[in-house]
Amino acid sequence: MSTTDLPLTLLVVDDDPMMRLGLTAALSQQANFTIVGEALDGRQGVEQARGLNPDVVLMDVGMPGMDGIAATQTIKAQFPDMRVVMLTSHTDETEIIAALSSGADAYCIKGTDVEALANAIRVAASGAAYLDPQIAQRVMQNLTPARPKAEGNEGLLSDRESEVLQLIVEGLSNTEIGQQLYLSPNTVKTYVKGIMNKLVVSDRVQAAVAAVRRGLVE
Amino acid sequence: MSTTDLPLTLLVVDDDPMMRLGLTAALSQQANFTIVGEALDGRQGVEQARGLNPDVVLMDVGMPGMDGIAATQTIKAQFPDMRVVMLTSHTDETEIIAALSSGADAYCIKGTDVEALANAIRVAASGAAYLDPQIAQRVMQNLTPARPKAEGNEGLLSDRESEVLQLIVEGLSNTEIGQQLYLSPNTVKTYVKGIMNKLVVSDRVQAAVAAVRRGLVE
DNA sequence: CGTCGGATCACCCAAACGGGTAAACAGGTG
DNA sequence: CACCTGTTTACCCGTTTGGGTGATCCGACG
Repeated sequence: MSTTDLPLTLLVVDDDPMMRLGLTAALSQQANFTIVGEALDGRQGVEQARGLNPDVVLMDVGMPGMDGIAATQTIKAQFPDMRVVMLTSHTDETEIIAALSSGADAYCIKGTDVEALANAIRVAASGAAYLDPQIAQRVMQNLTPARPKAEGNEGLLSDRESEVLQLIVEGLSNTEIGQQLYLSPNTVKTYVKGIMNKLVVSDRVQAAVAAVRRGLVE
Repeated sequence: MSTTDLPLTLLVVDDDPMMRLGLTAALSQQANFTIVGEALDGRQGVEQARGLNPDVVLMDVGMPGMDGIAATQTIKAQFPDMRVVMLTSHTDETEIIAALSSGADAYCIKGTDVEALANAIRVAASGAAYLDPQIAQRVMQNLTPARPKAEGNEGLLSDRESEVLQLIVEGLSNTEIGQQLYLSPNTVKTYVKGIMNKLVVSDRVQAAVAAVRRGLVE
């Protein structure tokens, strides 16, 4: 029906084997999703997310060990472009808030029909947010205004430097950045030096921290 | 392709004739939506909503007379089951908050592709909430006043590891951390390894970024 | 009482990093 | 035209990092 019906790769993270079975069965059949992996807890989820680089992660909230909230935070911190659809059977408000502010892109109640879930996955994949009908109202009213958006940074770094900084924040090495940007590692090193100079820091860790804190990167 | 592709009746409320034309043309053709009416401002919008009882109202924010926010409040107060998709060209945060807390079910930026809008309409019609990619992140992070320290974080790192992580974020080298904490550099290295394991990252830059993003450090 | 996690240290080694220095070329500005 | 900024590459060299593997000590938990 839509141009959003691209083949999406999914990672299913849930400790319940039944649930995993149901999800994979329903989704791999219901629409052109490809389940590329399954994990039993948050930690495995993060590892597999790194290895498999799925478009969307279906994340259960309640799991032994690292739970879905923590796993989502970790994933979002490392791979901001990866989408996370949170799945739960509870409608507890604090849990919902925690889940969404952990970076989840969608929040679905288990037991709703597969179609709605598929929809949520597609919406999340497009970068938009989806909230299950049962909780949408409550969350919306929980919105609080507003927070300052500090700027004045633009013009500090050149375009190229900003790109490099972004990749530093994502944890890439100079060599990897070079590959990503089709540059020689030497060139990348030059940019890194320039960035550190302009940011008045002395290593890439401080540069990354400054970038995140000052909102220089997404 | 999906069961959400039911024939939906739409009411378009926008003061810009061009915009109305574009919306009706795009939507009536793009999928099985039926535009049952058009209105030029909030007041007309409310009247027509009453008369036509559409499934979904596409509501512009900025309009002369009664604006989209006020109209949405009125509509939602009178017809709680009617869905409202807010349309605007601004990404101003206060406006977004105002729109959503007025009861809108979806918030779209004008200029995004028609497919995304159609998606938003379907999502809204199902009772769920939809937020445009451009604003989803910001709104989500506005959900919590404070305290995302759900159980995933505490207990994850030991006290000592947290101290080391703090200093990593501050940009210290292992040797410097050792001096700060009266530890052998070797010991520090051991902690760093432990931290990276628990955070499921592979270098100190990612550890620092994860720490900042997840609020593990001040 | 054994075992397990935390805290503490050690060594090796390949890879990555950061400082210094240098140079080429494009584009825009005075 | 001379000048400057941004982009691109190169080399050297000492320091740092991170992975692997190991050890000791202690308190807690069963």
